[in-house]
Amino acid sequence: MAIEPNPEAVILTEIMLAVFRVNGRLLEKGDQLVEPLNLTSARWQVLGAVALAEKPLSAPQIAEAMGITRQGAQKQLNKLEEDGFFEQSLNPRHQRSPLYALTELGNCTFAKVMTLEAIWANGLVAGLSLQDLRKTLQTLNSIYERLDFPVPRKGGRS
Amino acid sequence: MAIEPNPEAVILTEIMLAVFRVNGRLLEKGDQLVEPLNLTSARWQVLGAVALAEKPLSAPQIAEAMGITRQGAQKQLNKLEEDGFFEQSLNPRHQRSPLYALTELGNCTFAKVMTLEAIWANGLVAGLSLQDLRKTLQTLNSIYERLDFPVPRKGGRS
DNA sequence: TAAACATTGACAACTGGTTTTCAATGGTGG
DNA sequence: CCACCATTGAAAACCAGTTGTCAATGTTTA
Repeated sequence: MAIEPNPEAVILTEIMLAVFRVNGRLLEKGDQLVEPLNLTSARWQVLGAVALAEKPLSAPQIAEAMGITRQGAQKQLNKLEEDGFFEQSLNPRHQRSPLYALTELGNCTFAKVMTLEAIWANGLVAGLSLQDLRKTLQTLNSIYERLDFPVPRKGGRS
Repeated sequence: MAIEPNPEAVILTEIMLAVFRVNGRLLEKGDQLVEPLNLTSARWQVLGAVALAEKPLSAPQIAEAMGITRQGAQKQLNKLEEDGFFEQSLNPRHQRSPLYALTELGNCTFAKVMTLEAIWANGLVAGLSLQDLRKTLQTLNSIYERLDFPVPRKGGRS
């Protein structure tokens, strides 16, 4: 009657709980890290998406890069533009959908964030082995890929 | 001028991004998994907290067990009680703060969730090595502990 | 070219968290 | 006993995301 999870599944479940905890703490610490720059973790991520692309992007492109919905990205963009981190330019390919580029302030702020992040991460890894970290990254990526498969559904033969 | 992140810090940063991605996907899949039972990932977690305690808990106790604020837990509890998963009983230690216990429906539903989760996790780990999973769990826990330390702040000697 | 379809921004409502405030309870020290 | 302080539930405002709808704009195709 009762399904017996095999040993690997038990550890996997513990990993899931650990991911939840680490995720929460990362957002919390990330907010603290960039708070002096008038940013949050969410706003930081938007800056990063455009900085990484190294060219202006439209709102839907930014959403895609971030893995969130276009409406979610738009909300942040509107606020970030208000605060002077982004400026719009005309999109030759779509009149109603402007491109967003980092302003001087945006670029300068993101550079500061990268420095802060590097200092923070350097302090955080003290004593962790490169090999363990590589293995962990590999395993997490592997789990992520497996999560692509649909969840088993009652009678789900499709 | 530019801070150079050491190789460990680079991998750690990639692990952070992986944690964000896995976290998002886990919530998504968790929602799908328990949706037929009129639950969500968040509601599932509340059931789990009380089921694990094996005795009725007050709202603040549940919040503490879940690592969220008491107001956040209360919101879920109110809905879960409405839906028949929990019932209140008088708290001898506090007249205004009832204890929440799983109802028959609550217990039965949580048992089903555990079965679904076991099947899902069993399918998910196929081909992953127990040793790698253990190492990953260990590393994540280690990172979590290090995240306890406050973020480095400009001039933060306190 | 015109009709059909897809993309887009704005807006509203929702989920699941947070913080803040307030009044009611509970405990403790004088 | 009572004044003070901590805990608690309720409510409101907020953050960060979601879904859904609508009208405007692009694109494709018949």
